[in-house]
Amino acid sequence: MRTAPTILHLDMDAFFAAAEQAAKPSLRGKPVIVGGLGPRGVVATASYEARRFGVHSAMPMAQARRLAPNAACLVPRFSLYRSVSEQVMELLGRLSPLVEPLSLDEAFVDLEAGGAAHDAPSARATGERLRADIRAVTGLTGSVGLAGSKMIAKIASEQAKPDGLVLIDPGTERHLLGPLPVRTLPGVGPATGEHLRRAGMTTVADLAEAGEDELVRLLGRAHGASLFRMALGHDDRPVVAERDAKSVSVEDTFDVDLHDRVRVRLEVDRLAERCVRRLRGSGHSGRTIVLKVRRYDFSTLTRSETLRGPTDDPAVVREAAGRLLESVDTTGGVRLLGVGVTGLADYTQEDLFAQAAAEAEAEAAAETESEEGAPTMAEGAASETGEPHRPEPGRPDPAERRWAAGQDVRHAMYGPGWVQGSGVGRVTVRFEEPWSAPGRVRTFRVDDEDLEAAEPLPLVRPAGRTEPPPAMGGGGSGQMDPAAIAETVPDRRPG
DNA sequence: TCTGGGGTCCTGGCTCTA
DNA sequence: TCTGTAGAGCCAGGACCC
Repeated sequence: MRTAPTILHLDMDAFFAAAEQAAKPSLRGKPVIVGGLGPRGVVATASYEARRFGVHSAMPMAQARRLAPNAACLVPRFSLYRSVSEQVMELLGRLSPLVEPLSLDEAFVDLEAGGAAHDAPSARATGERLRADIRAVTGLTGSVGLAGSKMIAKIASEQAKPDGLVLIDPGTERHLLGPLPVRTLPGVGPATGEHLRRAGMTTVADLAEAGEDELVRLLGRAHGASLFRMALGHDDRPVVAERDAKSVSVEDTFDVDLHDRVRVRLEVDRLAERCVRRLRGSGHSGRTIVLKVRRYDFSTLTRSETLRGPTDDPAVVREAAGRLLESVDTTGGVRLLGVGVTGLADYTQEDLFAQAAAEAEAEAAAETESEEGAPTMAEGAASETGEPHRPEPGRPDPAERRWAAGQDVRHAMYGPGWVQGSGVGRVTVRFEEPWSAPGRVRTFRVDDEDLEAAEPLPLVRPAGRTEPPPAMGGGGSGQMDPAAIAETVPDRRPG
């Protein structure tokens, strides 16, 4: 606990949705929802305009569409978010060597360690300068919380949202926390919140009053004791710059439940290979293989097997996952499958010949599968037809070209744009750039040879371009071109 | 049309070993 | 050799976070 508010928490405002609005001038000021568009998709982020309709993260996409029928629903573009995140983290790195990223859009910074602040006024000045720099470099807004501990800094940034800065003076924590709901504290989710409510505790002050023994009795030793300390405003957790990964996993939810045991086994093989590719990408091997199965009724099972030594051999992981699958009853249907590896090490005990063979195999498979995190076009097709469809490794996908809403494209004649919607053999594209005025929409055949998938454009105009600067920021302050509105083609989905 | 994906941490039961 | 015990490791599940 510090005597000066030199722990900074940065939280980008509605990050994915704000990035989409910055990239797509026609969406500024309009409700935007980013998430899975398939029948079982959920909302990753909603713009503040969409939140006014009651849409929020983790809500089923179908429900979000009902609440905000006019919202633009887009697939996530992680490559764009990652590049913006790198710009933001680079700005944070200039403030201190101690930067702890929590996700693409959130991080703690120890300002004292970097000499960027030593008291409240200098911390506030640093926070405001950071917010201005983020806006200048990325065109997006972030909210900053400043306090003497991580927990309070995070609560402060939440209070600062959107586009603000809140500083909590050390010594005032208990006064601030007392009336807040127990759910404010980190580690209190729906289950613990309900547990505490049944015991008559709804505010942080109630927890402090109950005492440590009572919380330990209710929640167990580790959780109860740490919650009691937090309720008193005590949080000594340091900002940690480097954290070692403890596990690597991949999982897939299927648009329709899988019943065919052979198909289930094939999917497990596929996931095992993807998992190993990730594992190797992170420079690790692992000793414990974990299989995750979510059944038709949403009940979730995990089975694990620990090997004699760490491996990064896809065949070994595939076989272990297959063995684990044998012990699971999948009659009734499988909704989700996952394969993970824990007990990570940075070496392997496999022999070199097996490794070389596995590498060749992994490379061949990699050529047939798109970048992880970004849905493939085939997956886009799956989500629109309701039928799961994934190309098998080593075989080209015979399906016709399909386009996902929000995807970047380039047309030979009209230049860069993004997919506004597709269906019945047509794709509607809006041609605009982050620094242009809202653009026009045009409709093409899905197999138009002049249309191709493209990389995301940067959100801020690269140096050297002569067009006027973009109107960005604040979660979308750009003006909509009336002509563009008139030409907007609604998101067409087959049905 | 309910409920994603990738993680971390904790707890409790079980087994093995010293 | 038998018994009790403590600790470590494994395993499964739950809760939480972004």
